[in-house]
Amino acid sequence: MATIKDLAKLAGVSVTTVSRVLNDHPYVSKEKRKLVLEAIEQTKYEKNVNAVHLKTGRTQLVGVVLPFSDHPYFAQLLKGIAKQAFKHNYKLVLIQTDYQEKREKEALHMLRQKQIDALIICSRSCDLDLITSYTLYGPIVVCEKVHGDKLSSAYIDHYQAFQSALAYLYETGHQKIGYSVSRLDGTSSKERAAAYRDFLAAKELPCRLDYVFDKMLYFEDGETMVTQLKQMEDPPSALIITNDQVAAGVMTCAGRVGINIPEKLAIIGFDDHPMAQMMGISSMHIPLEEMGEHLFKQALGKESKDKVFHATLIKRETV
Amino acid sequence: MATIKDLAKLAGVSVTTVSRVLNDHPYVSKEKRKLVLEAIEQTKYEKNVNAVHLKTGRTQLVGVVLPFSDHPYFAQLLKGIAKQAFKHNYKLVLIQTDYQEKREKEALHMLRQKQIDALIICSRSCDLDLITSYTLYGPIVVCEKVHGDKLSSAYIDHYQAFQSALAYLYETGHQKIGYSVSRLDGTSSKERAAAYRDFLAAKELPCRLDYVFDKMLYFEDGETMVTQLKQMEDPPSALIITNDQVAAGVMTCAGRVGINIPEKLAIIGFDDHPMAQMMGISSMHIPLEEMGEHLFKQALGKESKDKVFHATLIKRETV
DNA sequence: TTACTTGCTGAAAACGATATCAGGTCAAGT
DNA sequence: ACTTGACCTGATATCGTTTTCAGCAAGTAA
Repeated sequence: MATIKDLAKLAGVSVTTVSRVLNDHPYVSKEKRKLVLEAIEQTKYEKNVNAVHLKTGRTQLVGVVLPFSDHPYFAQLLKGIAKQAFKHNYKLVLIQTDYQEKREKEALHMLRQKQIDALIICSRSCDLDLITSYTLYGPIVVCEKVHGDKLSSAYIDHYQAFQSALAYLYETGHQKIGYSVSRLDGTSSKERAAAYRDFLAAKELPCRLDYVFDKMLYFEDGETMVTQLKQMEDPPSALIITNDQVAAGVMTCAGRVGINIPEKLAIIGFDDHPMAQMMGISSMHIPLEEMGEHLFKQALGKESKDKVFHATLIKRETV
Repeated sequence: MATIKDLAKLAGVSVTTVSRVLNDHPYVSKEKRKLVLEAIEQTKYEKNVNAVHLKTGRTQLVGVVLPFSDHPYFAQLLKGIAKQAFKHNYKLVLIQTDYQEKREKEALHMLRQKQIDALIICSRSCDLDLITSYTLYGPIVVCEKVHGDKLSSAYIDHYQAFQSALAYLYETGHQKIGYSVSRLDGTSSKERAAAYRDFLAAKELPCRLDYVFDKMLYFEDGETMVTQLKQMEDPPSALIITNDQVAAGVMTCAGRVGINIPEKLAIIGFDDHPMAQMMGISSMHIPLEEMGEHLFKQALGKESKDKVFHATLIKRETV
C-alpha cells in the first residue's frame, strides 16, 4: 500500500508538499499540486488514519455508553447522536454495558487511552465521581443533572414530567395512582419517586409501596404487570408507566383479563413513541432525538454545559 | 501524560524492557519488572493506543453496517455481535446507513484506511461487487448468500423459511395468501418473492400483486396495512408478515375494524420476538443472536466462510 | 537602500508505541 | 574446555503521518 513517501517520490516533491495537498493547505503551487494529485490517482493512495490519529492525538471517534441498544428509548437517543456525528464527520463506538460497571469502566478507559475523543454516557451504574475524574482525559456528557462544571449534561426533568402526569391523573379523578420503572436504583427512578412522594404528601394521600412496579422495561413486561395487578385486592386505578412499550404491553393484556382501559385502569406512558400514537395511549412526549443531537454537540464542546429538556403531556384515550 | 520513555527513565531501564513488561513478555527479570510496575503506578501511565495501532496495523475495532439501529431485528443481531466482540476484546464502530449508499461506502473506506480491522454488513444497498472489491483491505462479512470465496457470509435461508410458512397456511386451508416486506428490492425480499412465485405455480394459484405489501417495517406500519386490507374487495385470508412488530401492529388494529384473527385473517410473523410470544402470534423463529455471534467470529476469520441458518415455524394462535 | 510581508518549498523532528538485532550472562551438555 | 541454549538487556529502526523551522524568491513599504 502506498504511503505519503511513495507519493513524494513519484511526484518528485517532498512529503511536506504531499501532506499539504492532502490537507488542502494553500501554499502549494498549481503545478506541484497537480503532480501530487496524479500520483494519488495512480497509486490509489489512501491515508493510514492511525498515523494521523497518533500524530494529531484525535481519532474522530466518540464513545456512546448505553445499557442496551435493543430498546426503543436508547435507540431513538442513539439516532439523534448518530445524526450529529455524521454531520460532523465523526464515528461512534458503541459500548453496550448491560449496566455492568466493568464495561462502563472500559469506556472510560478508552477515553484515557485516547481511542475516543469524547464519551457520551446515556445511562450509568458507575459512580458519578469516578466518571467525573475521567474528564481529565476528554469531554464526558451524561444524561442527568449534575453539580460541578466538569461534566456536561443534557437530561429530562423527570421530576417535572412525573408531576404533570400525576396532576393530570388527579384532575381526572384518580386518587389511587401507581407507577412503574425499569430499575428502582436508576437516577430517573429516584426523581420519579421524589415527585411521587411529594405529590402524595401534598394531596395527603397514603403511600402504597405495592403501587410501585420495578423491572418494567420491555413490551412483554406489560404482561407481568397485568398479572400482578390482577392479583391485587385493591389495585390502583391509574398507572404512570415506564415507557410506551410497557404501556402497550399492559394495554394488550389488560383487555384479555377484563381490565378495561381507561374505565378500570387509566394509563400514561412515556416517550410518545409512534406505537403510543397508533394505539391511542396517552404519553409524556420526550424530545429524545433532539436530546441525542444535543448530547453529541456537547461532546464536541459546541454547546452549553447544561441543558434541560421538558416532557409534555399528550392526551389520548387511555385516561 | 507519561509515555513509555518517561517510564524507562524513571525505572532506569530501556524502553524495550518497559514494552516487554507492558506486553507480558517473559524475558524480564523480577527486579526490573518491579521497577517498571512501580513507575507505571507512580505516573498513572496509560498506553496511547493510537501508537499501537499505527505500529501493529490493527485497531481492535470492527465496523458494523446496519440501516437502522432502532429496529428489533437489527438490535438483536447487534446484540449477538456485541457479545462476541466483548469476548474477544474488540470494540464495535456503528455505521447507521439508512440504506444510503454513501454511508455504506464510508464504512468500506474505513476498512481501507485501516481504521477498522473488519467489517460486518448486516444489510446493504451497495452493489455486491463493489463490496467484494474491498476484501483486499480486510475481512468483510455479509448477511446473504454469495458466490465466490472473497466474502464471508451468514444468513437465513429465506426461501426455505417462506416456503414452510406458505405450506403451513396452505395446509390449514388458505388459498388467498399475501405477504409483506420492508423493502421490495432488498435481497431477502427477492428470495421471499421467489418462494411465493414457486409456491403459487406449484399449487396453480393465481398471482395477486395486490397481495404484496411493501414498506412494512415498524409496529405502526401494521395500521397502514390494516387500512389497506379493509379497503380491498377481495382481501387475502392469510398474511405472512415482515416481522413480529408489524404483525403485532396488524393484530392490534385488526380487532378495532372487525377483522378477527385468525378467523377472518390468519397471520404469521417473523423473528419470534418475545412480543410475538406474549401476544400469541405464530412466527418463524430465527436465531438472530446466534447469527450475530457467528457474524463476528467470521469477521475474525475464526469460522467457516459460509453459514446458513434455518427458520423454524412456531405455531401459536394466529393461524 | 533596507526591511518586511507573502508565497512556496523541503529537511528533519516529532507522535508513542513495537520489532529487530546484537550482545551479554550463566548453567547444562559433551 | 567448548559449545549450546535459555534468559535477559538495550540501541535503534520502524510504522505513516503532521508540524516546525529554516530558507528562498518576489513584491511592497519606508
